[in-house]
Amino acid sequence: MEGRLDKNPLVLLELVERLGNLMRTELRKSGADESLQPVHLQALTYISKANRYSNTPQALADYLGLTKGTVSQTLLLLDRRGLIERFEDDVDRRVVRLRLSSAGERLLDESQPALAWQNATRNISPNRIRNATSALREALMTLQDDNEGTTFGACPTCTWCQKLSQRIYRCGRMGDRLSGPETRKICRIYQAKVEEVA
Amino acid sequence: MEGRLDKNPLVLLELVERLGNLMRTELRKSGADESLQPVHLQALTYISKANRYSNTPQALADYLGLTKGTVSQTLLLLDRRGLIERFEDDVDRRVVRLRLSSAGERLLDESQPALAWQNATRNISPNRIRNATSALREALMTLQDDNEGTTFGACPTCTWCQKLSQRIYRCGRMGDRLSGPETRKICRIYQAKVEEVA
DNA sequence: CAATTCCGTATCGAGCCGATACTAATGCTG
DNA sequence: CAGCATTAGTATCGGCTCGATACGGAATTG
Repeated sequence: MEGRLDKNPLVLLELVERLGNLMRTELRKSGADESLQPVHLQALTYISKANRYSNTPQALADYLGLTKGTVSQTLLLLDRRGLIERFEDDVDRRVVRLRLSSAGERLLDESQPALAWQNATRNISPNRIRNATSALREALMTLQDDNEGTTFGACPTCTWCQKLSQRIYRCGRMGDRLSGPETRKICRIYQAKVEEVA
Repeated sequence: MEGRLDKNPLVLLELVERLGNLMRTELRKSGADESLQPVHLQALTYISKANRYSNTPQALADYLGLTKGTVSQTLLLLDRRGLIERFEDDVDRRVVRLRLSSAGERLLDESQPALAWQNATRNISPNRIRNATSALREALMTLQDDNEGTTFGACPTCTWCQKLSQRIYRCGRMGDRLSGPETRKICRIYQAKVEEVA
C-alpha cells in the first residue's frame, strides 16, 4: 500500500508554487519604486531577521537556494545602494557580516512587501494558520534534510537552546548567551527538537 | 482589536516563499538534463493540466503571474524543442490553443519534478495535508480577488458545475458538457462556491 | 610550512522578464 | 457596414538574474 503515491501532496505543491509565483510578482511591484528585484527584497528581509550566526553571504545563499556567486552579486548591488553594510568578522577574517543600514530598514518598513499577503490571509482563523504552518514547516525540514541542506529556524524549537533564566537563554552549540529578542531570529545551525513517532 | 497585524501569517508567508524558492531550485535540477529552466517545467505542467477553456497563452500568463510577452517567449522555446503544439482556435482565430506533444508528455513523466516534494511530505498525515491545502487555497483565492486576477480551480468546487448524470457534468457558464476526467482539470473561469460565514 | 579546505569575489554568457510597439481578429456603436 | 475600441498573441530591446568557472586570501590539518 506504499507503492502508489498520493496525489494530495501534489495539490499542496501546486498551491505553494502558485503562491510563490504570485508573491514574487507582488515583490516585484513592491520593489519597482526603488527598482529593486524580488530577490533583493528577499535578501533584505532575510538580513533583517538573521541572528549573529547567520548574517553571512553563505547563509543567505543557503536560505535562498542560490549559489554564493549569485548572492555575492546581489549583495554588491545592495551595498552600492547603501541598503546594507558589510564588514569583516573579527575572529575569522574570511567571513563577511551583513546588516541592514538605516536606509535599508526604512525601505523595508515602507515597501511593506508582505501587505498583500496580510490581506490575503485576513479571513483565515489563527488556528488554521498554525496548522498549515506546522505542516509546511515539516515539509521544509524534510526537504532540507534530503538535500543535506542547512535547516533554518529559531531558538524556541531548537535542540540547542537552553533557558538560563527568565530572560536569558543560551545556545548549547555555540556556547553564547542570547537575549530574548535574539532567540526569535533566524538561525542557520538550527536543529529541530525531535518529538517524533518512532 | 483589528489594528495590530498578526505575525503568524508572516511566518506562513516565510515558509511559502522559502518552499517556493527551494522547489524552484529543485525544478532547476530536474530540467538541467534537458537544459530547461524552472519556468519551462512549470509551463509544461500547467499545460498538461489545463482544461479546454484554459489552454491558452493568456491563461498561462495569468497562472504564472507573468506578462503575455514573457510567456510568448517561453512558448516559442517549448515549441522549437518540440515539447508542445500550438494551433489556432476554430471559432476565434486570435487565440492559440496549447497542448503537450508526446515528447512533452514523456519529458514530464521522466523528469518527475515533484519527486523531491513527494518525499518531503511523506511523513505528513493526509489530514494535515488537507488542512494546509484548504488554508492555502483560501489565501490564494483572496489574493487573486484582491488583484482582480483570474482564479483558477477545478469543477468539483466551482459554482458553475452541474452534475447531469453519474458521469456527465456540465459547465453552466459555458454551456458545454464535460466528461469526468475533464472536471478534474484546471480552469480559468473557476468560481468558488460560497460557503461563507457572513 | 605545505596541502587542503572554506568564504567570498570577479567575470562571463545564457536566458528570463517587463516594457513597448506592433499585427490581426473580434466586438461594439452608430 | 464603417469606424473605433478591445483583445490575443508576437517581435524586439535592454536590464538583470543566475550558474559556472576561476581566483585570492584566510583558516585548518598533517
